[in-house]
Amino acid sequence: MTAVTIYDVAALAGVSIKSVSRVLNDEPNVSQTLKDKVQKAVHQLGYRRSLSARSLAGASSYLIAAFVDAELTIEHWKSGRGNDYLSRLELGALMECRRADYHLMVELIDHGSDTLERDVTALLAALKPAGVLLTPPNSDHPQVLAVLERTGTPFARIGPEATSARGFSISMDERQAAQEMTEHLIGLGHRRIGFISGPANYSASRKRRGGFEAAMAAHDLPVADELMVEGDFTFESGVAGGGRLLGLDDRPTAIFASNDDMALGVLQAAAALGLKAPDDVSVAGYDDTPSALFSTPPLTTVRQPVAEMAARATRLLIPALKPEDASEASIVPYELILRASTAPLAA
Amino acid sequence: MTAVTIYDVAALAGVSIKSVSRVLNDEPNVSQTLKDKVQKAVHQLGYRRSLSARSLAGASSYLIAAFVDAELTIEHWKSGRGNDYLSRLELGALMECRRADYHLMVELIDHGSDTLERDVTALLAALKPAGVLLTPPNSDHPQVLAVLERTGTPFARIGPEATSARGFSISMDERQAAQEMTEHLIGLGHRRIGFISGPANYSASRKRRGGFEAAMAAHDLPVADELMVEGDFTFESGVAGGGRLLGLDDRPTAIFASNDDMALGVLQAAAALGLKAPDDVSVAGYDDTPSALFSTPPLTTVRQPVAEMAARATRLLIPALKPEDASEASIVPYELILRASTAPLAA
DNA sequence: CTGAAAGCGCTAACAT
DNA sequence: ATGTTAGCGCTTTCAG
Repeated sequence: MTAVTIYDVAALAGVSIKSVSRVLNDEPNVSQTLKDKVQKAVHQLGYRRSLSARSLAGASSYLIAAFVDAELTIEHWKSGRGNDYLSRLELGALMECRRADYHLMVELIDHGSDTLERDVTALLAALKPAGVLLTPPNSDHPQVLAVLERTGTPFARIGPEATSARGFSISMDERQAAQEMTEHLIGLGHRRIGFISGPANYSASRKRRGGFEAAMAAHDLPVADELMVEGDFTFESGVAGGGRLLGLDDRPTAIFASNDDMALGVLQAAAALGLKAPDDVSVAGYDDTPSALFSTPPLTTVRQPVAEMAARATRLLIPALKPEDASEASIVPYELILRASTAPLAA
Repeated sequence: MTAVTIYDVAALAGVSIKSVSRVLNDEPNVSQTLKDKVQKAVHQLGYRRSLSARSLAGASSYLIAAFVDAELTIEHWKSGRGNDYLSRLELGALMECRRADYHLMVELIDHGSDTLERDVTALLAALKPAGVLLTPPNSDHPQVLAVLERTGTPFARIGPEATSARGFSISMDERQAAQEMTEHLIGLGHRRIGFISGPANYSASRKRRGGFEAAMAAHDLPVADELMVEGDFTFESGVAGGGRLLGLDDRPTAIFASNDDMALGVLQAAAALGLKAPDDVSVAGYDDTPSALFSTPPLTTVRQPVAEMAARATRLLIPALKPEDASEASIVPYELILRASTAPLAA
């Protein structure tokens, strides 16, 4: 089966290939008659332009490349688990690519490479993507950003630390979400609230912690040192941190963990100590991972609209989808998901 | 920044472009001197071949397309959750593509389309992928398979219902895994075991159920009708099914659910009835989703090596990676993951 | 408004 | 063992 080309369409329609190209690209100055003839032929032949020919000849490659961290990916691969964040991100990107007849390519970026700049440059040369979707931690990688800027490749950064660099940035207000979650806990009557932060070198950790402290301060609630513990975003660190907080003589009546995996760990630590959530301790997380829905009790958490962020980023990268009022940096709304792990303070 | 082409490399090395091409493609009859000169120039320029030019001129596109079900994807997108299965699958494919300098493209296939055959044909015409990775339920879609065969596109089916069609098939022995899990339960002393199956129209459901029944029969254990309930793979159906089984006058001492989400539901149903797992009832699942690790108690389950299956499939599709002994159908080993939700029958 | 010709950066036949 | 010459299927000039 030899593929149908633009020549076949032109021949069937009885016009030149340029005319076919014009119709296909919605170029101006095309008569309705021509349009009809061409469209009929295209339909009849089931013709579709070749991606590679289009990319080679034209300016755009109709390709969106998602840059994903190789190290993280390999870690997931080894653990035999998927990456929920990435998966959601991809769904969002995919939905938009489809609308505009673009294609999504996933590329692993190895930050450990000592030839990173060259690697990325070469990759861009090989792919010539119409746009690049940067996922954390690529969103903040100076060398990757530098190459992107140097080559003039449009890019969108998902959840970047800061929105200083060029390119688009799409993020949510991490700090405010944490603050709001803390307010929720305070609103339930909790005064003594424990906080488990993520590793300090993650910007998200710092932002979430800042939100917690701001809310406590706003209500004149002291934050004792013993109530602040640092985890590393893993379930195990949540178990450890939760155990420590709940082992306190004057234990907190609520614990806010900086992500769901740790909150789930807190839940387990509580169970191990014979404490019931939310009766004995309210527990809140952050991320809304699938597991948060299935824990006992289901976890109150913050939902980060990853798919929506990716969709928006993709729209910004595809000229045909780009909104008129496209601004460099956009903040998408998050959502507090209140489930059974948090409850009013027992009298 | 204008991209560096094969001409630049040839000029710098003082050879013809064909020689550069030869070296790059590892073609025979190339002197070491030439090789060195070219490689030096390539390195110096940071040259990388253009994907589109290569695809257009050559036979292969160096592209692996993963066909993903659009409907399922949209469902996930709406629910705001990722797809663990797909995510793991992608990781595996990505790791192999990277080794061979291939690229992974993700394509949504809309089974609902009444022009499905044309859509797929056109997509293949546009992409000319070197190989297609079929994920369930695409793995068994007759029309998709037909187009693939008609166009002569190499393809690999992940977890297909049957391995009759052409192309490669990579799967695990669902039936045997279920049988083995049942044996595990029986080995723990359980005799009265409840089973929650998936929807009958899924081949995996039937296979898992078959394995359960085989194990019970092998041990001369009767399977009462009241102990078999049908779910639909959702958490809610697990809650319902678990509630029904545990509400029985003579309730089972163990329950085997056909997937983790349902097993998690059983866990919740048990908790709601004041029953503790595994003391009062052992619970086993299937899939090893991330949530299985975080439930209380952590879930005993079957791990399906999705990433490994995808990696193998990808290797079969990439000539340079294809093993000598490549057989049409391969079965990858699964693993029983024994965690705290199953325990010996209390005396 | 439409068409002819010239590439895009490669690989594939053919030389030599 | 190396070089020359055509295309691959499109988009872009540039003409008419």
